[in-house]
Amino acid sequence: QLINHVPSSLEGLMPNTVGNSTESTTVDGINLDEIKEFAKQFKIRRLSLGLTQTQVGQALSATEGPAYSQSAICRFEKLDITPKSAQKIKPVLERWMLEAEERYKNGMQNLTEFIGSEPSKKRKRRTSFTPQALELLNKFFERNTHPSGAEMTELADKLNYDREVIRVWFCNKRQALKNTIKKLKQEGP
Amino acid sequence: QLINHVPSSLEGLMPNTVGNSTESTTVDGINLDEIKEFAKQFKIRRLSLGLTQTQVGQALSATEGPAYSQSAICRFEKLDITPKSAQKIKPVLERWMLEAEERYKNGMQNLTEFIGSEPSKKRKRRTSFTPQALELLNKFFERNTHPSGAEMTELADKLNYDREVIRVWFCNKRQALKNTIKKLKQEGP
DNA sequence: AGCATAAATAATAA
DNA sequence: TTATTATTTATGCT
Repeated sequence: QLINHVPSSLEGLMPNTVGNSTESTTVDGINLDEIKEFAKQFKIRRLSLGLTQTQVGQALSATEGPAYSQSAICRFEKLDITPKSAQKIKPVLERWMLEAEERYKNGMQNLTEFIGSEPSKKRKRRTSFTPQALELLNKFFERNTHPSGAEMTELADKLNYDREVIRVWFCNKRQALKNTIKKLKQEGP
Repeated sequence: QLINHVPSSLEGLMPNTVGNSTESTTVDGINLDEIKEFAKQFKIRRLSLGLTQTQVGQALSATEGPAYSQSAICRFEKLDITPKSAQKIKPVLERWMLEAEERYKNGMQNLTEFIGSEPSKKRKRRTSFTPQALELLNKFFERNTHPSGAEMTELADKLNYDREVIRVWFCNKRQALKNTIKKLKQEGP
């Protein structure tokens, strides 16, 4: 039912495999090849403008016409959607991208204006945790890897860090734990 | 000293601002504009192939010639490096990218082969010094930041580390001292 | 199709 | 450079 069967993130950018039969290029009167090509180019054009999926999604919400979330952009680029959906989104993205590129030519100012409310959001400085903070966080993590919202707020207050910073710390910590486990499994039989 | 002053991740992809004077396009006989343009295009070419900075770094380690880490690729793309460094890395990346694109044309198989081969050149494991060793090294460093060859050999033997490891430790330590002094001077008058 | 968040990737402190 | 934090992308659930 979905256009692309293989969920690899690279697939969309890779040359078409030889085995593609020409039978399936149209479904319900929709030209799939054309959509595939557009999706591939859309991603490259987006990256050329230095935009993230999130930014495109937010910009679409800010302008007139249908709004789409980051997830929707992601799914469109990967064509992890039905032909009918793709057909519906394509003209919206096409129109939007043309205007974005137009503004880009006239300088970054124009583009960032178009993109939206918080365009040049500067990356947050990397936090460095004190050994004392890390000790407490690690101790908590050993007992509970998924603290509740209230618990995170409490930790943030007690340690005097931003709550968001604490949240991200737990995200990353869980990932690190996962990786460790994966490695151990690879070594074992 | 670094090529790009603004650390925003988008900066490298944005059109040059109007205010750029033409005076600063060359430094030490190095054409900065050319490097800036190359870095910008390199990122787009990398993304068009669907490659990550990590993959490029690993692939470079696997092939002949100089090896660079993901961080090095990141810094090159952002031009968060000196003109001299950029000048040195540029031809390596250029040559590598041309081959990657060539293989891409011949199908994904060829590209993944090029990317994925196991690194032949294994990097030396990072040494971890015992607290006791560090104490002795630091004590020595306080008196003399440039030990003679004989002194280094003696230290290496006494602490049971590779002589090269000791030599590098002093290099890094001097570097760290330099940075500390620079920072203190900036803070003061 | 959006929300929440896991996974992947980029950026940066050490 | 490596280790770790921050951001972006992808996906399970509804």
